Amino acid sequence: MTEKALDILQRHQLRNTAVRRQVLEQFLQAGHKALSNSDLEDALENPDRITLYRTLKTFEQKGIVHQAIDGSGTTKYALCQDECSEHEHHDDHAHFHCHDCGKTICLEGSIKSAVQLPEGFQVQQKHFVLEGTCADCQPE
Amino acid sequence: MTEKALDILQRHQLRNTAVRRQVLEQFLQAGHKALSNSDLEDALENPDRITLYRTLKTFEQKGIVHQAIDGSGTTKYALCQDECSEHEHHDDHAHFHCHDCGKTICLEGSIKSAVQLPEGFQVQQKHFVLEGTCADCQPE
DNA sequence: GTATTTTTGCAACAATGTTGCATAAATAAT
DNA sequence: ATTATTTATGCAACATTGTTGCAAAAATAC
Ligand SMILES: [Mn+2]
Ligand SMILES: [Mn+2]
Ligand SMILES: [Zn+2]
Ligand SMILES: [Zn+2]
Repeated sequence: MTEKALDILQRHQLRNTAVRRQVLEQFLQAGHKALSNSDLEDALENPDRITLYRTLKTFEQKGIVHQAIDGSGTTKYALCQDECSEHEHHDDHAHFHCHDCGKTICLEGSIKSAVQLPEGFQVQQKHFVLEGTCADCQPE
Repeated sequence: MTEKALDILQRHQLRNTAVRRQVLEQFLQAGHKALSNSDLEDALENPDRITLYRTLKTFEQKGIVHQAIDGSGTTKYALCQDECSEHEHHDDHAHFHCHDCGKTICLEGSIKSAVQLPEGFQVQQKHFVLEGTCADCQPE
């Protein structure tokens, strides 16, 4: 299982360190679930929040994870699909945010929506957030 | 011009105070532009950030303003269209966020997008954010 | 004008984001 | 395998934002 983490580090030319391996493990385990800095602090043994912060920044930059915009105020990240690379993110999918448990997950499929934009505006990226109650938090 | 602000306060049964009037003026002036707490701190004469914070919360709750989710990390608010009321927001429009100047504006038209949701998930609200460069920040 | 209700301003604290810097660790060179 | 070089880590320090409690001030009701 650490194998996959190691592979990712190598492919992105990142040094193989304990923190990075552990963080990657968490993301691999999380699947479509997005993780915040504080999530990682809870999950790891002796975490340093600044190191985690920088690790996430690095991973984002390398195209390993992407920010999952969910309107929650705190930054969350989720594993990118394979196609992403440095300066080339391809994460045009929607995110679901459960305002009950706070969980945020990546949804399948890409966003397609026609919104009329004022003259002279240039769109670079789109974020689509669905907010509501996840399956686990459904009443009865 | 203060007339409109006063009218809004009355219609929502809010006490007519200096801070509230000033904040409303700012929003009326801002039009489609969303304002952060700190924007208001800059704009007003002797602002207290906690009072502004609570004022915004109150306005939001009353359906006077709505949060403009833009992934910027800080909370921004914009004037609701008339139809909104307490516990009944109808702000299903997209927002544009300029990552150059940081400005966020409300876009016309409502969001329509079909994303496939996993079994058991219930959507309550949708946020659509377009990120890029606004007209003012366009090169040459 | 006085009583009552609400708002304001301040203190205080928590959480998150962010940078600088010395030390430790990882990789490259010998 | 040792040493040199490069990079990552951990800690201090600080900024910003969000959030609550509480007494004084202001707005409305009586
Ligand atoms: Mn995602
Ligand atoms: Mn809006
Ligand atoms: Zn949930
Ligand atoms: Zn701009």
